[in-house]
Amino acid sequence: MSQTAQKHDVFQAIADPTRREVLKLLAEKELPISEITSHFPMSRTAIAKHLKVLTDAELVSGRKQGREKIYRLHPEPLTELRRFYEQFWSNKLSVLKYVVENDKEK
Amino acid sequence: MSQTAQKHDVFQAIADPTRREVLKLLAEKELPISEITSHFPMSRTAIAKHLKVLTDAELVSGRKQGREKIYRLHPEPLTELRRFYEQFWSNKLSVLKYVVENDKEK
DNA sequence: AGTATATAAAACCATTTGGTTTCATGTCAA
DNA sequence: TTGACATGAAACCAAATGGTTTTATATACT
Repeated sequence: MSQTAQKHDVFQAIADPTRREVLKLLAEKELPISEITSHFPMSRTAIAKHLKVLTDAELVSGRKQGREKIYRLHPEPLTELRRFYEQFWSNKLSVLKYVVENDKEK
Repeated sequence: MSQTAQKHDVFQAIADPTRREVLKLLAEKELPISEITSHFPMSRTAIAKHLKVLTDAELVSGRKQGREKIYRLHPEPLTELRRFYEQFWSNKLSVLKYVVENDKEK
C-alpha cells in the first residue's frame, strides 16, 4: 500500500459519466454515500463502487462519521488532465499546424 | 449511422494509455497505421481497433491513400476535457473552498 | 503474372466494468 | 433492547474492453 498504489488513474476515473457527475456533486459540498445515491437511478452499492474507483484515483476521500461515510472532493489529480490537454492545445506546434492546415482546406 | 452516432466519447477515448500515446504521436504528424503500430508492443489489429475508438470520438480521422490508411489528429473534442477541468479548477467556488479548508487543517 | 505489402473483417478469448441481490455489521434513537 | 438506518462485503451476471489469430482483399513492385 505505498503512496503509488493507485490502481485506477484519473483518466480511467473520469471515463464514466456517473463518476463525473459524482465529482460535480462533491464540488458543491461533501456528502454521505446515501445522499449521493439519491441523485442517481442506481443502487447504493453501485455508487459505493464508483466512489471506490474515485478514491483509488485520489479524487475523493471518505471519512466515517457516526454511521455515515462522508466523501469530499480532492481536485488536485485533475491537473494531470490539464497537462494532457495542453500538450495538444497550448502553445504547441501541433495546434498551429492543425489550424494552418485546416485553413488551407477552406 | 447519423452524424451524432458517436458511440465513444472523448473521456472514454483517452481512458486508455495506448490511445493517449497514439494521440501524442499524431500530434507530431499524420501517420499510416503500420507506422503507428511500430511504436507499440502489440499487433496492428489492436492498434486499428484503438484508432476506431479514437475515430468514434472524432479525435482522429483516416484517409485511404494507395494501400495505406493515413491518420491525422483532430484535437477539437479535447476542449470538452478542458471544460470539465475548469469546472473544478478555474475561478470556481469549489476551488476556493478547497484551498481554504485545506489551510485550516494545517 | 506473381509476389510482397497494407489494411480489413471476423471469430475468438480472458479480464474488467458496471450493475444487481443478499446478508452481515455497526450506530442511533425511542 | 429493539428496530431502523447507513454502510460493508460477497457472490453473481451481462456486456464491454483489449487483445489475439486467421482469412480475405486491394494495391504496388518487379
